[in-house]
Amino acid sequence: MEKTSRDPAMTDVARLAGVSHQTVSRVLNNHPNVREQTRLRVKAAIKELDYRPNRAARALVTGKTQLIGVVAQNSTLYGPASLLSAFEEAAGEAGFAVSVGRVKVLDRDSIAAAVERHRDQRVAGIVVIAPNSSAADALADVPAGVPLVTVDGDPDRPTPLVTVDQATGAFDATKHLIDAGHETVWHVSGPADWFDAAGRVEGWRAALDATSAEVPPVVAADWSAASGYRAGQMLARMPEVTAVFCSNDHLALGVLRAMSERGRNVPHDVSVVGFDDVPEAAYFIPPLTTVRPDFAAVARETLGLLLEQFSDGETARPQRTVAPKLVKRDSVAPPPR
Amino acid sequence: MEKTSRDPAMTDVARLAGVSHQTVSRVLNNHPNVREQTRLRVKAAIKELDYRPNRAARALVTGKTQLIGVVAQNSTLYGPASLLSAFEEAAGEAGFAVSVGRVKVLDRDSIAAAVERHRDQRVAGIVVIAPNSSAADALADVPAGVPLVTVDGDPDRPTPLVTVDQATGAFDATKHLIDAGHETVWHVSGPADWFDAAGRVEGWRAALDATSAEVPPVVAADWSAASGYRAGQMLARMPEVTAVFCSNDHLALGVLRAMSERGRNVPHDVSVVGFDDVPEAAYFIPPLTTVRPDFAAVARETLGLLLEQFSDGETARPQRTVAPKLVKRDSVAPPPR
DNA sequence: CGACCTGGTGTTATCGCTAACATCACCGGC
DNA sequence: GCCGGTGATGTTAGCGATAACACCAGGTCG
Repeated sequence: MEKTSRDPAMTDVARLAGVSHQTVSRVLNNHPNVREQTRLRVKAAIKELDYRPNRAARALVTGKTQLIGVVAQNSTLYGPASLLSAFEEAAGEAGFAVSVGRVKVLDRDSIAAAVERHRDQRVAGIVVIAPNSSAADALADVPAGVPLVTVDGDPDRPTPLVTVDQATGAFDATKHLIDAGHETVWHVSGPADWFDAAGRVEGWRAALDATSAEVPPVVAADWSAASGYRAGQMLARMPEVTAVFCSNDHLALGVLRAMSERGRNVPHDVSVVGFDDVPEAAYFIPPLTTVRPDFAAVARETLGLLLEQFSDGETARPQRTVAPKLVKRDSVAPPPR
Repeated sequence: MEKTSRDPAMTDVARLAGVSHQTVSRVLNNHPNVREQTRLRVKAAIKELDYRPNRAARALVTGKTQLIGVVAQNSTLYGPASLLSAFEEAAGEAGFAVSVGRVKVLDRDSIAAAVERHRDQRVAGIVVIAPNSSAADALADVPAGVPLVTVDGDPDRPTPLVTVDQATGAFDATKHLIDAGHETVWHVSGPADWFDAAGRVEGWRAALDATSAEVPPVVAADWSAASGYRAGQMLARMPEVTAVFCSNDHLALGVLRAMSERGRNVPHDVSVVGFDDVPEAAYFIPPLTTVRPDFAAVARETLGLLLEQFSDGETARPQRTVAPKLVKRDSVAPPPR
């Protein structure tokens, strides 16, 4: 009969290698003062026993874990999902485990609760994907002392933050439409309390101002194709609308459908630009010109900012932005004459 | 000057409440033999000190963590992303933290490495989102003893598994097209080594067989809109094609675009059905009839299966399937005469 | 009425690791 | 040739919980 003995511990390795457990610890932590020959013996013993250090024990004595907590909304919105995925990968490569706390709605209480759960786990740091103002408000409750980085949060708060440079992306998109010959560009925006949406409005407006184009009223929507469709139905009826910049690709999709239904051809009658570059954007009808954020870069910056806080405690310049890139496809053309 | 003293420990609470640390432990773990009055005193002390138990210490002595490891691919495919999100929420509600290990490609080595990382963390159980055969193969390497549940994995393996009932969903979708009057239904499938894709092919074929319809060759694609577009370009040229069932919504999107470019109207010339019900499917041109899986239910079943393994060790009937639902919109019509 | 249970509590050992200090052999310099 | 430094290793003391057992008061029961 085979006995289900407990996992091997450091002392087991030590016994097999003929050294003290402390020497094993030194080998594991790459301390310099270990003879090469001893190191090899210990490593062999580790391999033979398939020993793996007990993180709980290590965490107990050092007071630190190798866990990063992420708070994110329970949604499959392309942007946040991509970001999360990219961050998990980056953190994993750096040797950190990532614990994700999902939140149904981005309100103060839910976020505070998720942060508390992470603190209970004694995470080394927390990343909050806080793309709207209620989420950002919740961060005021987070006690200092826990390294914290906000992604897509409030640019006006001095806390460590990484964002996509929304304004620049929106500026480029709008400029591209103006350069194509349009007199002005309409804008279908995301929810007003999302910083991403606000930044895109800002960039759009800046581009119009720069060329002294008239600034039409913002058409407010949420992020859904449904709301884009409703906005599109309205815009399709207005003959003077020849160019629309949408705050994300799904809104653009809704606009495309509305235009199609009303017999307004994209791009010949109306040009449309989106934001996000979702994988299927190239297969919209017509293929969508859009702005692609670099989520992997955002993830890297986020991790970097967190690691800096682990070591330094403070970071000189705690805000980073990542420039997005305009991807030209077939949904933009000169205005009809 | 304020001193950054260490976090309060159980003994601090005990001292404040005038009891032994063991009594504090009993209160925390809801042991019955504690006087009500004592329990209240302890709880007050806990609150006053903002004490939170040290999970590392607990894990050290009990040998168990409250962590569930998930292995998932680093992709934003709608299905896996939704599943992951739903699972994180369900696990969180049940008091478990979820550590996500992302993997770039679903090959044997990567998955084995991710599983090892989770075992290093001594997770209580592991969930592998293993939708293709190479991922499933990798699970053979996982040593017994770690509770493991596979999601979207190989139905022919006897390991604990939860899946969407692909075959039934595909059957319903195909049947719906036949009932609309189509003589047969073409199929654009996902990658052949994905179980989801295989199950959908199977259901599609079963529905055709059931009505003695001719079974056209499968048009193989991957999950992308791009490949759906290529498949669609081919199908659009064949006048006998009047109905297409696509293995997911993005493939359907590509097909819709190809049809549109070739001047074949959907649904009047060709009917199209997808699978997944991505949020924007209702805003495709035309709104897409599709099959909606219940990811939340899959997540619940997955967690349930895992919890059963924690307690029982074994589970009688370790495979669960969740039935999807056909969502009818405007991409299906009777065939042209 | 003493043996025995039982509910409430305290005491001690222990989990597996790291930090700090102790030890010891060996080296070079005066 | 003794002293102090240094490199390699061992010894000991916790980290903060739970588990197991000890203890004690008070009630039950033969």
